[in-house]
Order: sequence, then structure tokens, then C-alpha cells
Amino acid sequence: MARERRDITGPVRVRFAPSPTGSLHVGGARAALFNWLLARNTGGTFVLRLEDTDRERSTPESEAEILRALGWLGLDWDEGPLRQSERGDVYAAAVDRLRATGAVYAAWETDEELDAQRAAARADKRAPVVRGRRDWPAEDIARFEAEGRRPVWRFAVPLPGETVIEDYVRGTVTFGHDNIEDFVVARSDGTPTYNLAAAVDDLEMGITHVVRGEDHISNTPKQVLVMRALGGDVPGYAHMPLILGPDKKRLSKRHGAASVEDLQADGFLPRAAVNALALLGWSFDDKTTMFTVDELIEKFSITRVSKSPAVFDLTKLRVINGRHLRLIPTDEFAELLLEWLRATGYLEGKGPEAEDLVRRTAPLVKRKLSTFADYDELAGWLFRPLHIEEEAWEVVTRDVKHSIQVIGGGLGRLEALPEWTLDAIKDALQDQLHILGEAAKDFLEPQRIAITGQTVSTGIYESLELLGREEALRRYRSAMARLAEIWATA
RNA sequence: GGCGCAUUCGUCUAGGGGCCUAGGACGCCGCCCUCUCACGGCGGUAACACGGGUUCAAAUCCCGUAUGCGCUACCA
Repeated sequence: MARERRDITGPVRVRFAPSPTGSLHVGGARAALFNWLLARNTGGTFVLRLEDTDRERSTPESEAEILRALGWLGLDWDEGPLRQSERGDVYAAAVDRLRATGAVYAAWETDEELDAQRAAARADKRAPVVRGRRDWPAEDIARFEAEGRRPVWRFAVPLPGETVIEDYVRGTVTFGHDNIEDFVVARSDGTPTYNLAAAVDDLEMGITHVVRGEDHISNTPKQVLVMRALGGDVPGYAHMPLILGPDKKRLSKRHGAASVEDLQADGFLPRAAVNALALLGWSFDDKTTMFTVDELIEKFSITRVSKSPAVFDLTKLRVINGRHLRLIPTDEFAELLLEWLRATGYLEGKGPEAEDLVRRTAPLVKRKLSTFADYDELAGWLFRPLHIEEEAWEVVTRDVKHSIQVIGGGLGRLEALPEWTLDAIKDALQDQLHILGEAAKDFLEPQRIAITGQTVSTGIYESLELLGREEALRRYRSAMARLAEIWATA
């Protein structure tokens, strides 16, 4: 429910900060989009930062894929990409400053001690938080060091106290410090953890607004604490509702088509993907569902972002995609289709005429496609030798006599055609249809199957024209022969 | 277990006390258009989680309960 909410006004400095541990998922893409829209509509700056402090899981391949996916969506960044892995000295300096002010302390607890502390708190029905000992005797520390142990550095969460976030989406969210543990800011090897690095970067980069998924909300007080300890201006926060799969769990790979890469492979248009992504947790009004990218830039507002999670619906995406497809001029549509077919290898080994064939079928399929991936179902038969699908042939053989009459009738008229043009084909078949007194559907269906092998295809007249006289007549005759054989043995 | 967040048709949502016998979109069903499938048009199906308050009046405000989800690492 939209309450009275503060709006984010510009010019903002916002960032998208994925960790390169996989492909760009729908949730991440939406976060990138919202930040980008905010930057573009306030004349602000969109910064890209790679959070690759986890060296184990971060890969260059993933990084490249994320950049590529952002490019495909058309989300260009103004600064970056910055890599946290290259900013070790920045974080080290920050930790030094925190050390100097006593905001962090060396913690020597072993994993076992930590586990015990958490278990005890849990048994006590308290928050399972860790508080390290801050007053180790010097001789203990000397012993630890002699043993080769290195401490982690924990943030000394001030007690008692609370941290309040004024979230643009959620309103006031309060976290009692009792429930925030003394989180680690620097690992025993000296490298920074996420909460330290993110806070330092947001501060250093002058980020004015952090717009990210709700899964980060419990990190926010920790980052705010770090920023305050560092003496900086805390940015505004907006936590977007999560994106769910059909099972209401956080959308993930196992839900399928959950990454931008998948959407591209499945034949979606970037503009439609952006449109649909924008509608995940945001709405402009009670009815508008079609937006151009420019309209989104103009109309997007954080005040209209929903608080509750949204289930990602591929069907709806397909509908939106189909509508965008139909808005594209046919020439451009043909080129985009061709581009996608080439990229997916569909045209490989199909000969030099294939591209021309695609161009000629483009106007025929434009109104019918939801995504480019539907192309094969409608027009794929044109690129292959005739193969009559079993269930289609069943339709034809259900009434053999009728099919012979109809296909034979069509064949007779087409054979006599002086010229093989769309109009001539159409006139001839329609004339025959009237002579036989058939319903158009009954008359044309067997012929469709005879020439395309399918019950669903491009329009029958257009299909015949595209096939060419010779091949079309060959297919008619072949069907007639098969039917005659069945008739004879019956 | 703790903390946090959320809860309107199957789904996405509109909704800021009377305009709501709750609107739109997708899906689904039916009809029309029609050479199939689509597209397009028309119509229909379907929801305020529950219980208490506050108020002349609550989907809207408050409290509680339930349910769901997120977080709960030397991951991000």
C-alpha cells in the first residue's frame, strides 16, 4: 500500500554492486535497472562496482557475463567497474582508522568458542550474537601469537543502543543493538568483509542512495554503524521487495529463465525485459503495463515501489514481449529476428536462401510470436524437408475420403494456375472452397497439414506462395498418394 | 530459536476512512473476428489472512494471532 513516502530527488549518485559469482539474475537486473532509472531521471550518476572480496567464488567469467548482460539490457554505467579486490589498501586504511578510535577490536575466539556462544544464546532464547572478549591479558595474546593465531577484527557494537533506518520503501526500521553481533570487519588474513567494504565504498564513492534487495536489510545497520564510526554521511536507503519463484521462494536458477542470459536465449527483446523488470515491485498506476525505456526513466519513482514481494511470471513477460514485438516496424522486426536466429545458430547449415526466407516470413509471423523462440514452431517447417507430425496426420486420416476430395480439389486448382502469386492462390482455393460448399476450416486444414506437416503454421496461402509451385505441388501429390493407398487397402 | 519484513482475485497490482456492492492487467472460461495457431474486440470467473479494537463509517488507522519470506558466516 502506498503511503505518503519521501521521494528520491536528484542528482543522485547510485550504484549497482553485484558479486561476480554467477550470471546476472533477474533480481540483480532489477536492482541495476532501478538504480539506473534513478540516475537517469535525476541527471545523476550510475556507478558499477564488483563486490569480489570473496576470492573463492568470484570469477572473471561471471564478471564478464554480468557486464555483457547489463549491456544487452542497455543499462550503461557512468563510473566503474570498480573492483573491491583492487581496493585492499582503501579498506586497510579504513580498518586502521576504526582501530585508532577503538571502534573495532581484535577477537581471538576460536570457532568452537563462537559456536558455544551462539548455542548458549539460542538456548536462552536470545539473539545468537557473538561478543568477543576485549580485555585479553597481554600474556594470553602473546601466547596466541606464539601459536601463530591471527585475530579477526570485530566491530564493537555500542551497547545499549539502536540504529534506525529511514527506508524509502519500508519506512522507519529499528534495530536494537542487542540483536546485532560484533560483526567481523577484517578477516584474520587482513582482508575486509562485505559489510566493511560495502560501507567504505558507499562512503568513499559519495553514494547518496543505496537501492538494493530486501535481503540486505539486516546488513544495513551494520554498514551504517561502520560509516558513522568512520565519520561519514550515511546515504539514504531503499530496500526493494524480493522477487520470488512460483513456489514463493526467492527466485533462483532452479526456477528456470531466472537470468538475463536465459531471457536473451529465450528470444526476449531487451526493451521488453526492461519493461517487465520494472514492473517487478513497481507500478506507475492501476493500468499501464507497456512502457518504453524513456517512459520508464520519466515515470519511475521510488514512492511507487511496493513493499511486498512479487512472483516472477514468465507468461506475463511473454505477453509484454509479444506486444513490444508488434510495435516494431516490420523491416526492423525482420532484422532483429534474423539477428536472434543467427546468434542462436538456427540458420547454420540452412543455406544462403535461409536469410531471405526469414525476411519473407517476418511479416507473417510478427503478429503471432511471443518471443523469437516461437519462430520455429510457426515457420520452421519451411527450412526442413516435409515431415508430417503424427497427430497432424491423424487429423487428415480421420476422414480419408473427405481429405482426398479436399486435397485433390486444391491440387487440381493449383496445378491449373497460370501464375504462382498470393492472390492467384487465394482466389483459386477460395473458389474451390465455394464449389465444394465446405466450411473454410474443413477445406483448408487438410491442405495445411499436407504442405506444412503441422496443424499450426503460417497462413496457408502465404505458405503455399513461399514454398514455390514445384515443391507445393510435390507435397500435394505425395499426400494424395499416401491417402490413395490407405483408401485402397481400407 | 532470535531479529526484520510482508500479507487485496491463481499471478502482478490500484487503493492513503466514506468515491469500494474493491478497479485494471495477465491467466482461465465463453462469444465475436477468422484458413489453424495467434492477434484484436466483447463478456465472465476470481481477492481485502484471521480476531479484537478506534470511528457515525475501515481494504484503508491501532493491537494481537496466523502464515510466508529474508537475515542469523573470517559469503555477498
